[in-house]
Amino acid sequence: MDKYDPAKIEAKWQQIWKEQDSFRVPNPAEPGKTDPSRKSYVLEMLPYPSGTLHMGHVKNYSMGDVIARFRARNGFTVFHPMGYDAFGLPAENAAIKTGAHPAELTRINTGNINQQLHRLGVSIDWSREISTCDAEYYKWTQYFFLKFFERGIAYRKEAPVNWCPSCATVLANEQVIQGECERCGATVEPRSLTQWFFRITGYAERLLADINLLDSWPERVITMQRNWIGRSEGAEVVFRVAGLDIDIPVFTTRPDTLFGATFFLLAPEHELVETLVDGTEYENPVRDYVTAARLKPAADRAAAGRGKTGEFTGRFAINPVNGESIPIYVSDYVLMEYGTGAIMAVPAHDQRDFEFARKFGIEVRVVVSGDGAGAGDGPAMAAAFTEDGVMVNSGRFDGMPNRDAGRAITEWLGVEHLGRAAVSYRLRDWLISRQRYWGAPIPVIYCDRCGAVPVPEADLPVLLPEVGDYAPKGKSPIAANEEFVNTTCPSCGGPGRRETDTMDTFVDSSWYFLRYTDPHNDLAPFDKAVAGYWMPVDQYIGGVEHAILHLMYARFFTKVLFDMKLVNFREPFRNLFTQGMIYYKGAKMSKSKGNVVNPDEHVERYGADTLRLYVLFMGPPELDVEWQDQGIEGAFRFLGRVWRLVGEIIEKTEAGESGAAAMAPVAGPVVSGEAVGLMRKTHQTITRVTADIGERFHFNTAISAVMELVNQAYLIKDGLFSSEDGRLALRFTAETIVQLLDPFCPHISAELWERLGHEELWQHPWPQADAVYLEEETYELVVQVNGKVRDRLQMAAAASKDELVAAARASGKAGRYTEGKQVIKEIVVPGRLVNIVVK
RNA sequence: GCGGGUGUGGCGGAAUGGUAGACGCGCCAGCCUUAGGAGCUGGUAGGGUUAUCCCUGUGGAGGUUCAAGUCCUCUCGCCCGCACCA
Repeated sequence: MDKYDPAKIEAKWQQIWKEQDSFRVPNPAEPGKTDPSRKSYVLEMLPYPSGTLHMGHVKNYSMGDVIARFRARNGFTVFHPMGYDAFGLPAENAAIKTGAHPAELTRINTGNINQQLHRLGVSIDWSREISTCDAEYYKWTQYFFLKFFERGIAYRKEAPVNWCPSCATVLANEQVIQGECERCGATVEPRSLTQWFFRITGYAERLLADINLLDSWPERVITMQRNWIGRSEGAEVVFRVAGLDIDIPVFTTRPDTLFGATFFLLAPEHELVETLVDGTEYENPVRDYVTAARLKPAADRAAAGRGKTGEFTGRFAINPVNGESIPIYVSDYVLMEYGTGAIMAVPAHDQRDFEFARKFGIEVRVVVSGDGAGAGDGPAMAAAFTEDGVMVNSGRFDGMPNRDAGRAITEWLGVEHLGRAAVSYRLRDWLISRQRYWGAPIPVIYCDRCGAVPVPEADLPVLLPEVGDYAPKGKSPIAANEEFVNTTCPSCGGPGRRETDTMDTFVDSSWYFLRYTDPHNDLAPFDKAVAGYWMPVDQYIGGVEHAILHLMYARFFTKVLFDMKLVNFREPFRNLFTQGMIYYKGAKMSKSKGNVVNPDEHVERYGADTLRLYVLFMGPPELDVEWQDQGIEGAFRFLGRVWRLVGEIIEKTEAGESGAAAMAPVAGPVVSGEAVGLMRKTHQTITRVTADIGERFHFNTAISAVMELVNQAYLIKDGLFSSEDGRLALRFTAETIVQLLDPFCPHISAELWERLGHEELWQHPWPQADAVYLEEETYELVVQVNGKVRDRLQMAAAASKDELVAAARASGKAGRYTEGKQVIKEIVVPGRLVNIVVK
C-alpha cells in the first residue's frame, strides 16, 4: 500500500464532509411532538476570535468531537454547533493600533478560525454558525436587555465601581481578580459612576439551590460558584443613633454576640457618614479619612494584615439589646457593598474588630466563654475567641449554648421590631456597561423629560455606528458620533440622547447556545419549541477559567428566560466537563513568555489526526498536562503503524472475510488458537474503549487500549495469514481498530474504512462486543501467602473454589512459604487469586 | 486563614480494596538496510543475586483488612479558587 500521507487524505475527507454536509442536523418539523430522548446536544465553549486557535482550543474541540462522533455512532441525533464570541476588546485594541475596522479584523480572524476548525475535521453543523457581533445576533441581545429592563432586572444606579485604567472601562466584580483586571492585569481603581446593572442578586438563592438540578458538574466548579455567591445566614439588627432620629441597620452572622458589641462602624462610602459629622468638630478629619479611603485601590484596601485604621465620628449608637451607647467610627475595613455597609463590632469574638479595639483602646467584652467560666478576661486576651461556647455577660441569655442564644436573640429582636433573621450574599449585581466601542449598544435613550427610555422593540437593532477614532477617552468612542447620539425620545418625541455605552461581551455569550437551535429566526431570538427540543445542553465542555464568569451569567440568563416563559428549563448545561490546561516548558502557554506551541505547524507536519490523538493521549482530560515535543512523534508513529497493519491485512485478505462474518462466533476447526485469542482481545478492546469514551471520558486509556490491540495484532499476524480463521480474525480486528479510532482520528479512519470496502463510517453503528469472545477459557490465578504473591497458575475459567485452593496448596513455589506453618485460613477470589494465611 | 484538587519509574501517565508501573516518550540491545532521525523485535522502578530467586517500593507517620496506591486518622509539599464578606 501507499505511504501514510495525512495531508492528502485529510483534505480528501474534509472536502467530502463539506460537499455532503455530513454533520448537518435539521430541526424537527414538530419539535413539541418529536421525541427528544435520542438527541444529544454536545457543545464546546465558543472561541473568542482574537487571532488563531491555540492548543487549548484544539484540546477542547477534539474532546467535543470525540463525544459528538461517538454519540452519533451510538444512535443519537447529535447537535454540534459552533460560533464566535466576536465582540470584545482585543479586536478593538488591534483596531486602535492598526487603524483597521474592528469588524474587518474580526472577519479575518473568524475566517482563520473557521478554516482551522475545518482542518481539524471537527464534525460541526456549519449551517448554524453564528457570530455575536452580527446585527442579526446582537439585535436579540438588545431585545433581552429591553425585556430585562421591563422586568426591573436591568437597572441603572450610581455606585462605587471598578475602573480599569488600561482598558479604559468599568468591570464587573467577576472580572476583577485580586484587585486586578481579569483581562490585562492592570490595578483597578475605585470610581463612583452611574452604570447599568443586571440584578443577578435577585437570583442568588436559585443559582445556589438549582445546583442540585445539575447532573454532573466538576466539584470544584460547584464549590467556586457556591463561594462566589457566598450565602451567609444571620440577622439584621437596627441600631439608633443617640440624639438623632436615625436608624442604621447592620447585618451580622453572630447575633449571639450582640451583648459584646462595644463599638459601631460605618463604611467610608456609607451615605450617613456626612449626616453624622456635618457641622461638628469631627467633620474635617472624618471627611479627610473618607476621601483617602475612596482613592485607595481596592487591592491595597483589602490587603490582609494591614493595620486597622478609622476615625471617630463623635456620635454614638444605641445597642438595642441592652441600651448601651457605643461609639461610631468610620473604617475602611467595612465594605459598602456587603451587608448594609455598617457593622456592630464585637472585638472579643471577631479578630478584625479585636485589632481595631486594641488600636483604639476600646473595651473587649467576652460574651461567649470557651470553658463556661472565664468571663471578664477581655483585657488579657491575645486574640478574639471565635469558637462556640456558653453565653456570659448577656443578661437572661447567660448560660445558654451560644448557637441557641443566637436563635433566641434573633427571635426576641423580631418580637421587639428591632431586627429579624436575614440572609446576606457576597454576590453583587452584574455591571454590564462598558465604555468601549466593540460591543452591542445598550438600547436606551435619555430624555430630559422622561428619563431613561428603552428603545422600542420595533426599532431594534440599534446598530453600532461608525466612528473616526476607537481610542477610549473615559467614555465610549461612540459618544463622538453626534448623528448617532442625537435622536428623539420614543416616549414624548422631544430631543433625546442615546446611551453610548456598550454591553459586556459576557452578555452576548450568556444565550448563544439558545440561538444555535434556531439561528436564522428573524422574528424572535429562537422558537421556544425548537429550543426546548434541543436544550438543555447534554454535554458542555470548556476551560475552568469560566467556572464563575460565563457559567454563572449563562445560568442566570436561563433563569430569567424561564421566568419570562421563553424556555421551559431552569439550567442550560446538564453536564459540564472542564478540561485541564496544556503547559509548555513548565508554564501556561503565552505569547509574552514565548512558549507557545502552534497547532497549525503540527497539523502541517503530522496531520490533524495525529494532533487530535496526541492532545487526548497526553493525560486525563481534566488535568493540566505538559506538552512534550517528542510525544506527538509517538502519536504519529502509532498512526503509521495502524496504516501499515491495516494495509497489509487489506492486501492479504479478501473483503468477503470481513466484519459481518466475524460477528458470528468462530466456527469450525480453529487452525490456530491465536485466531481465537485475537478475536477475544479485539472484543475486549471494544468493551474498554466504549466504556472509556462513553462513561468516563478517559480518552487517554481508550487510546492505549487500541494501541495494545494493534501491538497484539502485529505480534501474531504473520502466523494467521495462512489460515482461513486467522484471516477472518485479522480482517475483523482491522475493521474494529479503524472503527474505534474514528472518534479520535476521523480522517485516517474514514480512508481505511473505505479501503476495507465500506462506506460512510461516521454513520456506521458503533461496534458491539460479543460476550462469546469475552469469556476466557483459562486465566492466571495468583497464589498469595500472607498477602504476598508467590506463584501464578494457569487455571480453567470454570474451576471451582475447592479446585483453586487445591491447586494453590499444590504449588511448589507457594509451598516453600507454607511449609511447617499452620494454615489459618484461605481467601478465595475466583477469577483472581487465592491467599493462604499462615502462622 | 477558609474551600477544592493533587502527590506513583528519567518523563506523561495506568490500576471495580485483589499480580503496582498498562500505554506512550526517552534510553539500551538485536534484526533489517548501501544508509537511516525509517521499520520490526526484545529489555528498561530501586537494591541484592543472576539457571533463578529474594528484599524494598505509590510524599511522610499511624490505623482498618486475609489483602491498601485505593478506605480511615494525623501530617508535609505543590496547584487552583475565595479572602478585612461582618
